[in-house]
Amino acid sequence: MRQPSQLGEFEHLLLLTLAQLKGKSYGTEIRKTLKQLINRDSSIGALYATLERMEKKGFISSTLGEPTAERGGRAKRYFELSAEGKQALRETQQQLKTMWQGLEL
Amino acid sequence: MRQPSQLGEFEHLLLLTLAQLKGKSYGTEIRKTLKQLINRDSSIGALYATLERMEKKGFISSTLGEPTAERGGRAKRYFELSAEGKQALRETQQQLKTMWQGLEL
DNA sequence: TAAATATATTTTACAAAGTAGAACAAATGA
DNA sequence: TCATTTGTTCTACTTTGTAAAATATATTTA
Repeated sequence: MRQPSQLGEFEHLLLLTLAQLKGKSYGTEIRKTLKQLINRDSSIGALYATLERMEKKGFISSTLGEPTAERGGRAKRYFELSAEGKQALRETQQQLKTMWQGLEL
Repeated sequence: MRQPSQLGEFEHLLLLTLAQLKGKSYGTEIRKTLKQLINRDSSIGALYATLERMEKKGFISSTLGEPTAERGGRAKRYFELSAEGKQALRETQQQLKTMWQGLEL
């Protein structure tokens, strides 16, 4: 069985994106940020599916915002890192640090 | 579509293990090393399946050794990081470095 | 030398994560 | 009201991750 802190590749990147965005942020913004930071493309479907799975695991939480007064200003769903999510990031980071120890590639 | 350098979580760890082991190494040894380094358990099936997939992608290569003169000394299959595998590791590392930039968790 | 035992890999089957695109929802502007 | 815009949800499928059983092949021992 997979341990609770084990993050999939895309899960890992999304959590880091949320960390970078600090506070709350929503789908399109998250997607754009990931693209800007490391040029990683992601479909909207992939994004939400992964966010949903991580919410179920408790790594993030989401809240529905208010509609805004702009064209197409539909209510946004804001996502936020949870304490468990931060912990998972720290553990993953620590593991990778160990695995890289002494390597020169 | 997934880019060539994109590594799954377990793929990533296995490539790093091969890098740590330097030179050639075989299944059981790889498994033991991963356990020692970061206490990560993996079934033999998971290990070989992932190694095989990565060989197909060109991240590693494998060669069959000679049987050894010890009880149960069946011929071992040795795995080795390829140039493409090293490159994938470097790119992944660089991406994560960027994603972590400025974060304090 | 046949059976037991040890080391190692391969096969099989399934669960979880990753992915894309269409469908849907809800707002404003014309 | 209908076209347009921004945003989320649904659907279908591929790839990765996983465990356990089956198989292979060597030595030791009865």
